[in-house]
Amino acid sequence: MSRSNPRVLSTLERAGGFASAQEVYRLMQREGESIGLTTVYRSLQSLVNDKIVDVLRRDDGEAIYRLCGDAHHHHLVCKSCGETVEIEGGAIEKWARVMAEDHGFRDVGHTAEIFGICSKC
Amino acid sequence: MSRSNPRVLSTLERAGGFASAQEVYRLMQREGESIGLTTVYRSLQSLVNDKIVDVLRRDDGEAIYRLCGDAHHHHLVCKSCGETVEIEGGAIEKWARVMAEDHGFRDVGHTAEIFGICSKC
DNA sequence: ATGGGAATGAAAATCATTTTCATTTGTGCT
DNA sequence: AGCACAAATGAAAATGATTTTCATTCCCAT
Repeated sequence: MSRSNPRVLSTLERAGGFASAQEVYRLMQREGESIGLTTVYRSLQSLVNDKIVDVLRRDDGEAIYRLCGDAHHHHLVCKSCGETVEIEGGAIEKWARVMAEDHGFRDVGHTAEIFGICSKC
Repeated sequence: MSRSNPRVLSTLERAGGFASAQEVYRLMQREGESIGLTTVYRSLQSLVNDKIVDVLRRDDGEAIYRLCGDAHHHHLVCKSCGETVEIEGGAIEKWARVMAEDHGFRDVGHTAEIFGICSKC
């Protein structure tokens, strides 16, 4: 396993905490940093594992990485411009817990995303 | 532009209204239908344009197509043995709708999965 | 039959992502 | 310093979904 290259995280921050691997790579190139695409991918993956960044999908399927606050939350994503709103998921937490209990599942986690078209698009 | 090949829609229906292009293709092959992958992609795209099917993304980025208006359900998946239970998501539907409204989003869809360890594992 | 536009699909192109593997770098140890 | 060994790096190849190209086939109205 590899640890994350700190320059990748710093670049992602500078990008507004929201960018694809390719974009982070291009950004670093433009800034004269010497780094390989492979390392960018590996670093982002390791940041995801460490739950320091979150990964979502653009409409075209490209993965986008974004810095993530610590609290567990969900996303409301615009399919057209990618704007993302972090939202409270109290209802979901409960739903997941109840459903899991009903079926005898334990150690339960969940994912939930809402997507649509935002008012600006 | 091309119109959708009706066999593609019919196969998507038979697949439970939820499958990737590759899966639809493989399914049709297995059933002895003579069709090209290209046509499957084109047909699905045209069904999306006509708003007859919806497109989402799997975690791995693969596009999955599902019939619109299909009473959709969610999954409770065992992380260990893979057993999957289809569950009702009434609470989620409402949550998604309300959250989207609150933020001025329209044309809203959502994904939600619960995962844990089932009683047998 | 015939001409033209739509539909089809095989093969090639594209593009993000992953894997392979040889090389470099870093670290601890003597 | 010198050495050994693990981790990190990145170029290039592999993978896999999706799109594009383009030649062929189909269909339908004249």
